[in-house]
Amino acid sequence: MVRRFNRSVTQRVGALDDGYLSRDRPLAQSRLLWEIGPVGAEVAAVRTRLDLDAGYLSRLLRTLESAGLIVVGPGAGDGRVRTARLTEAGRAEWAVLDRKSDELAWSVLEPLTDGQRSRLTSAMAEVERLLMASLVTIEPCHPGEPRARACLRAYVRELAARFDAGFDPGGSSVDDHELVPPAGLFLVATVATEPVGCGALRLCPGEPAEIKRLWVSDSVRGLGVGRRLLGELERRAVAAGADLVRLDTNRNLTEAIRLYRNSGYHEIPAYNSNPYAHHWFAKPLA
Amino acid sequence: MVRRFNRSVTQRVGALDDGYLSRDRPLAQSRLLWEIGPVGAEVAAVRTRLDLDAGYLSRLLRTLESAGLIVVGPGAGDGRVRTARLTEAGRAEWAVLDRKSDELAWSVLEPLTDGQRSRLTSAMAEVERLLMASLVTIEPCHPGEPRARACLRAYVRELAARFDAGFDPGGSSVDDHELVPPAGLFLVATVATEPVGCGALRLCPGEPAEIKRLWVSDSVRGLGVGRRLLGELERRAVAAGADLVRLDTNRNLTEAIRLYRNSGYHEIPAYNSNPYAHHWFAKPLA
DNA sequence: CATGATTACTGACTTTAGTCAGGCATTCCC
DNA sequence: GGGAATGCCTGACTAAAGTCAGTAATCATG
Repeated sequence: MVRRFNRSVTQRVGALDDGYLSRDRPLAQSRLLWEIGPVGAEVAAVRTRLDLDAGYLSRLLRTLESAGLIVVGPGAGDGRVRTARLTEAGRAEWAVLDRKSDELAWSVLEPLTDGQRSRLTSAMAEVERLLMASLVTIEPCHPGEPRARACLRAYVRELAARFDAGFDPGGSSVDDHELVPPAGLFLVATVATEPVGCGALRLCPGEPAEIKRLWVSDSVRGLGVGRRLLGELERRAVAAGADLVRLDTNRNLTEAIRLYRNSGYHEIPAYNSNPYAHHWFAKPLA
Repeated sequence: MVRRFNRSVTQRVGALDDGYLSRDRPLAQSRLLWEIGPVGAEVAAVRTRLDLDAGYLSRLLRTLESAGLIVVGPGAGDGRVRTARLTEAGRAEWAVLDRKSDELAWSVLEPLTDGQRSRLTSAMAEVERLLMASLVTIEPCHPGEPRARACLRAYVRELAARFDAGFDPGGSSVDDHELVPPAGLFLVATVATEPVGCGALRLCPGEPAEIKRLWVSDSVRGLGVGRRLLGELERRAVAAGADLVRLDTNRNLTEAIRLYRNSGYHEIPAYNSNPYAHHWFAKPLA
């Protein structure tokens, strides 16, 4: 079924989409214009999203700029990063693309009955969610890397928002930079270069391994990413010789607590004095 | 939802697919090799399926031929159309592509749980079916055109297979070539150049319009194509001034009979002496 | 059997996409 | 404050994709 789907849907609809998006301008330019959007975008962000060569992208930007569709100026913060914004003409062009995209969507739905339409859209949503889930890759990464930093920032932000008394990362028991082998490790989950989750492991010879910094982005919640991260951390803990893994957590993180219980963790007495922790869990490793 | 789907699924998976399919050969060549397949294919058929320029295709064929992957020889029937066949090496290459395609499919399913997998494949099947339904276009066409001939051949073949006593098209009450305005009209339903259904209307001033030659291919049955053809025929009958439309049918064509009943047709006495007809229906037009 | 349509092919092109190396300015990190 | 890293840019390429006009062979048709 997957193959059939790739062949028929992906190619047919993809071609249709490209045809609509193109029109009188090379496809790459239209895609770039579209990606910049009415609110503008940083060049670096666009580059990773579209996965373009830096030189190629620069040239495309120059073309659009000389066509009077965009202006590329200095960014707000980092002076190296430049931001592209649509001009008046660019906004008009963007609106045309937007309308065409709507027309394409409508042309797909138009011939169908109401029942078929609702079945199609819900099936599309399902495919999109599950495909997103399957595109999530989990791999080790240095905690200093940008991807890791992005995850950790999001992690701290989320804890600060959800803990009853906020969260001060300063008092943390572990410095992120310690989470490298052999003292520990850091895993990041990404979907197409965008980080969507992370998890860390602290290893002390002779002591149980400890799981820290488990976080999953809203955008992929409910797709089993947390479970996969947890499983991968356990596997690596076993590989490092640990026979027990433990962790602490806050009572407000109910999904996490449910995940731990469903994954074979049982509650244990406090093994540390983390002021934000209300529950301590452990799981013996085979 | 449709737009979101186009953007995320179509582009992401499409790119993945192309990446796998390519490898060490230009994408167009791989696609062509794949399209020819182990059973071979007529050049003309490939050309319409991939929608390639004749010159470009010819060049691609020459490249594959000089790489020893295919041989292009004369076709069986028409001496103008040539057929491409894979050589031994070509078959091996094709098998590699086939395996890669399998790997891609597996890489999509692999990270998912069993439940997610089955949900994904059924959602994909649903999307594919409904998208196919929405890609069906219905338009008038001269009965002499190749698309129309293909439909009529399939129509006759199907009647011959399903009628109790077979079917002899020779005794037909209406010559196909009469089905052009103003005496009648012929509609063909196509999905991406492939004809998948047809229907005809006979118009006599002062008499009821008559529906004939309604046929829908197996490949799109159950997607509402028959209903759309019927509706379009009725609309055109109204436009031509008819206030009643009627038709005859064979008792073995149960789906058709069900369609007529569900579409507001009621059974009437025989209005002709078609030896293959068991039921006669009519519907007043608004 | 002449005529026009269809099919495939060739040669001469253009455009698009993409790569690579080197350079300059800015920022990060001890 | 001095590398090292990062982000963007330019110039010089290459390969792939696609277009167009003209030609030869074959077929359908009156």
